[in-house]
Amino acid sequence: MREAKEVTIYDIAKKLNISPATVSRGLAGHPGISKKTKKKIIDTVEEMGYRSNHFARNLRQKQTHTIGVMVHELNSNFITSVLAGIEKVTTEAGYDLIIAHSSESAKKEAANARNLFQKRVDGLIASLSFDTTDLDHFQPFLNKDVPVVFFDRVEQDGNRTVVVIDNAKCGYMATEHLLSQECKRIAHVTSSLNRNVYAQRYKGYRDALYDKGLPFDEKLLLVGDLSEQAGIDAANQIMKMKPRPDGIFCTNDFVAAVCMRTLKEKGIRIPEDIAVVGFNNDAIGHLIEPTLTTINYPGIDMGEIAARNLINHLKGISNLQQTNTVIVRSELIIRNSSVRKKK
Amino acid sequence: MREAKEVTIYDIAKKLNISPATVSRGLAGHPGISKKTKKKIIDTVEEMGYRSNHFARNLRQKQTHTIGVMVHELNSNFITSVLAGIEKVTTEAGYDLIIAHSSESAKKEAANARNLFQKRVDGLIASLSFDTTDLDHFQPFLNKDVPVVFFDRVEQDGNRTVVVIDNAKCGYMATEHLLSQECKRIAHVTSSLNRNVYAQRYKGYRDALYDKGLPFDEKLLLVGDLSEQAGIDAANQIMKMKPRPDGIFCTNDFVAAVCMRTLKEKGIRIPEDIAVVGFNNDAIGHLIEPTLTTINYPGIDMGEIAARNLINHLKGISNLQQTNTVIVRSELIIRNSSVRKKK
DNA sequence: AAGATTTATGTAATCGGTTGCATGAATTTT
DNA sequence: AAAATTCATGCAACCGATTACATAAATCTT
Repeated sequence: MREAKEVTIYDIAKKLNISPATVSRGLAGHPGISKKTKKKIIDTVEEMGYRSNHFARNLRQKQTHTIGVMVHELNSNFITSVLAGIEKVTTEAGYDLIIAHSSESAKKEAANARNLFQKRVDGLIASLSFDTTDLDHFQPFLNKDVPVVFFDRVEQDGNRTVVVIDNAKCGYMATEHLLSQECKRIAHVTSSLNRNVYAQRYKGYRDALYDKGLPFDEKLLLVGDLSEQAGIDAANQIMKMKPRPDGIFCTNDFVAAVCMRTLKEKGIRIPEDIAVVGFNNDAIGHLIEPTLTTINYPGIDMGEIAARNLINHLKGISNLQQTNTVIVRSELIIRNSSVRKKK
Repeated sequence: MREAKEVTIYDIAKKLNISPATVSRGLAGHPGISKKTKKKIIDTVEEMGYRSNHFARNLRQKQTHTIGVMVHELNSNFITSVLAGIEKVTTEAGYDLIIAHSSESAKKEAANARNLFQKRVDGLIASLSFDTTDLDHFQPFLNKDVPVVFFDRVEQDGNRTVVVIDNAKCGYMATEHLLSQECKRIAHVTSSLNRNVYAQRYKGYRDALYDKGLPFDEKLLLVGDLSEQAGIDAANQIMKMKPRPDGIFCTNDFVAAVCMRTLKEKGIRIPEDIAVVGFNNDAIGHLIEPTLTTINYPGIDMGEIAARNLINHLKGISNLQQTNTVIVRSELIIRNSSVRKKK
């Protein structure tokens, strides 16, 4: 058993006294190979424990049947849902996946891009890392006509295929909800406004304020990275503000949780003193106290849609040039961290 | 730019009027290629935008320079730390990674194994899924002498290379700590005792009880999967017990958090009425209230060690047959969910 | 300076499938 | 029954890098 030489189609061919070409065709389900021969081939393949050599195949066909996925992190509910969605669609279509994560570093993201390019993935699905500013590292793919679909964190220059939620609307909904709970001064804890998702949510926040006739106060905008420290810092800043805010719209559940914990330590009651809304609907949201109002981000759907678009393009069914932007539905989930009005 | 034909070493060779063999050697840093030629080659490679073809290389060399990683899930702190550790070591050594996750399903795990086998990874690092009972799907790797290192969830039949923590000791520490906080009836919320990690922790729990002269009560052992529902069920069962337990040792932070939330909803005070210890040191542990005492599981170290062992074996520096079991240090982190005695 | 050794490079086979073209046999058409 | 068509399979080139072996040039030895 051990140390066995690899079985090739030549071995199969020799055993059956037919040509390797026939074996190859038989295995590929080529029409015009007789049923009898086909059966003999398959039986012998089974018997000899043959496994096809991807490299020979890819070398000849110049296709890898592999799709690359680039994400910023793996440890959120949202991302793993997206991956599940992508996986479902690609597996059905007979494609393999290579998943690369950048740990939120633009440098690592560029390295991953080089690597996947080197591996010659047939297509790419990507969400940008936190500090990615330019998209140069995707240029090689475009130069070689390798299709790329972006999701979630994208660069919305209108020239690429992207799958997103309506972040502005979500920001609006979150803010509007806080306003409906009689919040008058709503802090916005978010991340770099260079990143589309945060810029859009911010826009929604401002629009909601505007529509209610409330002024926007720049001091209420707290920008940080998405670390635990960022949440603590935000809470400390909020404590120092006079008058103190009575609502927080935070664009990340984890940071919202850290923020809430820190505020509670300082004696703030949530939602009575400050109402809080997060974003993403991560598992953490209903384990903390009070449970966190948040925006549900349909990861599975986004993954499925991104993957389906890519694969349809690869199979020539549709063309990515035409479908520029897909917007996936999302919704506000109201829990205890924000409800101050009794019915 | 676009539609450009792929550049090969033949193109480079033609341009420089040398042979493809020289180009190949120059690129591989072969000694005995003059510095001048080497420089010319590298310059031309740069200029023409050559990228090497992995498939041709792998086909010829019968090596993929790729390591497969199989994990049960991606969404825990622990697993992402392990991945980070593996990544660090393998990248340094010039190996690529393919990460496959089984979503805790033995069936998917077997499919992943087939896939990675098909892809001919040079080595494998794996943690078993929840309901994996036999290791048949790893047999093909062993038959072909592809080295496999298991970590965390393993089958400890003494015949494989495994990287683990001392789960029994951790279970002992956790239980002992609860006992030191004057707990008299400690429930043990865990998962299938067929899985080594849970079996060992259970053993530690029982040993600690025994050493303190306390009886073991079978009714206090609550086995479930690791879902949210399992946590709720466990809490409900604990509420029904008479006399009610005054301590819980839960082998998973997430389930511990769910349990705590459910108990609190029913008016139980933690740690006064019931003290709780979790396992893993996930981020959630210091966001919930009270913060969770837990066992720190050094993911990065485990990943690094597993990867280093595998790579040393691949490079012929060491032999996996010899290093059977590596035990990584771990420790108890005491937070508020378990501290009842004031100093 | 002739022979021995080292250095730098070339030649050609090889890895294992895939596929355009060719061919002979079987079947259908007229 | 001869001609036309279809069917099943074979031949051989090809994908692009690697490498054992060969060879020519340069350097060293005595």
